[in-house]
Amino acid sequence: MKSKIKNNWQRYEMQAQIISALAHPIRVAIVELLKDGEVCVCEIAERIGAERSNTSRHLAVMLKAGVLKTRKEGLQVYYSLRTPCILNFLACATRAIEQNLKAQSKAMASA
Amino acid sequence: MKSKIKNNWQRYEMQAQIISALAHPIRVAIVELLKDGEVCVCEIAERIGAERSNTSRHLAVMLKAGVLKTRKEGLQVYYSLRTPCILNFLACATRAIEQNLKAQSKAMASA
DNA sequence: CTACTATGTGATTATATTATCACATATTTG
DNA sequence: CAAATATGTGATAATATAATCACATAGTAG
Repeated sequence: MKSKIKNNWQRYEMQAQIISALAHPIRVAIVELLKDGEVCVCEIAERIGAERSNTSRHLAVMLKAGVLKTRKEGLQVYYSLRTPCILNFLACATRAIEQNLKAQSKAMASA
Repeated sequence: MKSKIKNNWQRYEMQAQIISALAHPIRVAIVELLKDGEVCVCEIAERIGAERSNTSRHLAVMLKAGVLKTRKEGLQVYYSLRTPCILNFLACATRAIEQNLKAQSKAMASA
């Protein structure tokens, strides 16, 4: 086997696509909003405080990546998480943030 | 409390920044490369198959986000993971990919 | 059918990210 | 000091992403 990286390149691209689908504050907020179950677009937009068309686009990004799934009911479309472990993304990010803040305050103290 | 989202907006931004730091196939590959411990820049570049300057930039993105840390030794700089849970990002992304592929093949079968 | 509402999308513009080249910096070695 | 090597960075151009507006579509209700 010449290069493990080359062999796995397609997987890295797919992983990056999924991660990219979460790489926006609005999308992080949406995922957290959906942690307890499905919510329709108009309610997501309202609770996020974003325009509906913009909300719709962000949802489309995550839907396309496979992060979310939808259920139609009448006029409304309900979005929900498709893979529960996605919430771990956010938890880990929070842990990293805490470490950053701790390191920052330590740097401040020694300055 | 008027809006939970507004109160947490700064956190969403920080989380998105950390997630963004992993949202690139080269950076995914680097994180996986570092899962067993520190590696110097030139070896990362070689094993990834990317230019050194480009590798250096990608490392800088993750370093700035707090995802990686560095240790200098002589001419070389060794990079390593700063938060172990980051590997879960990749594992979860892989799980999502598997689900996507499964759904795709099911769609193919019914076509 | 008409009016209404929720959702999605094309076009556009603004902004951010990425790769590359040339070069700067820093450290080791002779 | 000079040469060699590892790393990092400014400038640039190519590309991708995001927000907004106007409008299209689809389902519901009267």
